[in-house]
Amino acid sequence: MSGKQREGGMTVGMLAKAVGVGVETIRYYQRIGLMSTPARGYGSVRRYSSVSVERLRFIKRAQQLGFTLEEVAHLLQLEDGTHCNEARELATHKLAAVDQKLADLHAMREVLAQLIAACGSRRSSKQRCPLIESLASNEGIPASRSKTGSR
Amino acid sequence: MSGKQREGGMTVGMLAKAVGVGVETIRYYQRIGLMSTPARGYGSVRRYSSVSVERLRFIKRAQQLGFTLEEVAHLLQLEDGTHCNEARELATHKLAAVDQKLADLHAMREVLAQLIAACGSRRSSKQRCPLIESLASNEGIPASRSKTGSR
DNA sequence: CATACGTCCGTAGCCAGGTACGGACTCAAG
DNA sequence: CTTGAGTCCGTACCTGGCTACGGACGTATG
Repeated sequence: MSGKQREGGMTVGMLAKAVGVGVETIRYYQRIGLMSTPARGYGSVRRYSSVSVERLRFIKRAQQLGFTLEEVAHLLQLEDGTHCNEARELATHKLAAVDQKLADLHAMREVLAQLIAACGSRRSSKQRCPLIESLASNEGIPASRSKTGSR
Repeated sequence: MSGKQREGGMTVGMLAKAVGVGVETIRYYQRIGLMSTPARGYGSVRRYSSVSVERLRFIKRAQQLGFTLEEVAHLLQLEDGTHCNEARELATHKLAAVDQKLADLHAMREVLAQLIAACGSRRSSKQRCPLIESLASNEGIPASRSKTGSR
C-alpha cells in the first residue's frame, strides 16, 4: 500500500476509495465544476480533505434520489442550509418527475403483463403469436406522453 | 404539397409523416439494420410501401413498451409469429426489468417525500434546511442496487 | 538508485437514440 | 427553364455520466 497521508490529506486515489467511486469520476466532476481541484501540496500531488469526502458523498446521495449532476450542482449551491424553500422546490419537482416515470412504467407494466398472458393462453403452437400480433397491429397501446418512457 | 404517389409507393418523407417520426430517424434505423433500404424507383428516389409503415409502427409500439432498439430487432425476427415462446420470454424479461425500475423509483419516491416533509415542517427559517442536511450527512439512503436508479 | 505504482492532464471513446448539416441530386410545378 | 421542395448520403454532433489511453512526472519502498 502507498497510502500514508503525511503532509496533509488524501490523494485522489484514496479519496476515490474512501467514497467508492473511480478516480476518473472525481476528475470528471472537477472538469464539470462539481468539485474544485485543490492546490498541490509541496510535491505535485493534490491533497484532499474530509470536505471533499463529504461533498462527494453528497453528490452520490443526491444521485441516488434521481437528481442529475446538473441538479446536484444546484443543490450544492444551497449547501449552507439557508435556502430551504429552493431546496424543497427542487425536491418537489423531482418528486413529480419520479411520479410521472412511475405512472409511465405502470402503464407499460400493464400492457406487458397483458401481452404475456395472451401469449401464454394460446394453445395450438401453430397459431400466430398474440404478443407479436399485438405489436404488429394494435392501434392503441396507452402511451402516456411524457418525456419519460418513450419517444 | 408534393406528395403524389405515382410510380409505386411513398417517399421517405411521406413515410415519416405517416408514422409520425423524422426522416432522419428512418435513415438511422436503416443504418443500424432495423429497416431495410428499398431499391430505387425509376428515378433516384426510394419508394416505400405499407410494409414499411407497419414495420415502423411495430418498432414504435415495442419502444413504448420499453424495449430497446436492439431488443426490437430481436422481436422483429420473430415476426412470422411462430416463435411465441421466445417472444414471451423477451417480454417476461422486460417485465422483470420494468418491475425492478418501479421498485427503485418507489424507493426514491419514499425518501424524496420524507425529505420534503421534513423540510416543510421546520418553522424557524434561520434553522438549517433538513433536506440539505440529510443529503450532507445521512448514512443510509436505501439504495436498491440494480442498474436502474443510480450508479 | 531502481522499480513499480500513483498522479496529472488532455483527449478520445462509450452507450442509446437520435438530430443536424451540407453538397449533390431529382422531381414536379409554373 | 427555373425555382424550390424534397431526397440521398456521409459525417459530425448531441445528451449524461462516465471510462480508457498515453506519456510525463511524482513518490513510496526495496
